[in-house]
Amino acid sequence: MKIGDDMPESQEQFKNLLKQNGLKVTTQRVAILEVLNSRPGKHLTAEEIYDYVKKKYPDIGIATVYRTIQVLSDLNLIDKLNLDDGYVRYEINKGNQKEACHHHHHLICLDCGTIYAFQDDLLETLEERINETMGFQVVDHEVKLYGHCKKCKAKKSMMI
Amino acid sequence: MKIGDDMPESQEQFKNLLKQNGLKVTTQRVAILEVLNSRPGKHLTAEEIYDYVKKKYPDIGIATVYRTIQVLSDLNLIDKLNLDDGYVRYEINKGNQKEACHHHHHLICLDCGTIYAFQDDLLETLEERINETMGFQVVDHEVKLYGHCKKCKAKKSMMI
DNA sequence: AAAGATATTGACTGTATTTTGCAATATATC
DNA sequence: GATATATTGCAAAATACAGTCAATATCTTT
Repeated sequence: MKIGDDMPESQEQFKNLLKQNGLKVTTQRVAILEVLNSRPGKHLTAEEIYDYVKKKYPDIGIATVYRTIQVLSDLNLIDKLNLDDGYVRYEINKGNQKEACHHHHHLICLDCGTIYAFQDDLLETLEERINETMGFQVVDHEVKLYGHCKKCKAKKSMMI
Repeated sequence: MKIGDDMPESQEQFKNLLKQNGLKVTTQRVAILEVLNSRPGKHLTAEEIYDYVKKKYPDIGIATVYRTIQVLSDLNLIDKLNLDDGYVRYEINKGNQKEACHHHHHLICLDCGTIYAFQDDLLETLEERINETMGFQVVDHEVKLYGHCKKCKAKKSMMI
């Protein structure tokens, strides 16, 4: 077992989570979670997940992938990201928080398409302010910032 | 002409904008922009825009609506909003800014579905910080905050 | 460990939004 | 007003995703 490999314990947690919710532990569900879990920070489409899982379980159907994504999303194990490219993307939610503390902050480079994640507490300040001024209680958010990343800016300046 | 009715001049601007980009001024395009322009803050789906325009121009096709939306979006006259409810929504971009100052901030009530818009300069602070720490230059953003609005919170407390 | 109850799967079909090909038509230019 | 070209409207296709249902795998109970 490699050092830092937290799969077995998180897999156990996953199995328990399924059972606690009256859901069955199937090889397909475990396989799909593994695909997502082994690619933290990656934003996979249903089709991409399907392709990866197929390598191990060629008989799996795409419908199962969609259904499992729904299950994983309901259990808050994965986060949804919509980049408006016609695909909904998913990534593992390592935090495994219950509620009120999701952090999907994404920097999307308009030049190379790279997606950077970032953490920030400024949003919390903003959310508090919204609660105070408008009486709106924020429980989740999706923040997408579009722009030009460091690398692409460097490339551009070299081209001049 | 009603006071405060800025349609004629913005319509002229629109026509010029089309011409400047080698596009033709058609009744359909003007009609679709009018629908969006007369409903600021509303988040209309393509189907809804289609229905409104149809009242004046019953012969218009849905394909034209989709194509015009694309044109208007390219010209930065309208903003896209995806609420993950299966529809992509559009609203007029009154600012008509060139770049680097779009403001799509939306509060989405998970209970009643109402969408509230808000303006905030805290995002700008955040964006500056991102630029300084990560070298990522933000030029646009989409911020969606999900939660419970004042009205729905009041209703809930009454039900207890 | 075997059997029964039930959730889940996979193939297929269905749904709904959005896109595209093309002939007809409207717009801008001379 | 005639010509060139962009645009429209219709129909059909493409696409992501959801629903149906018999077959199958999983969990529980003996």
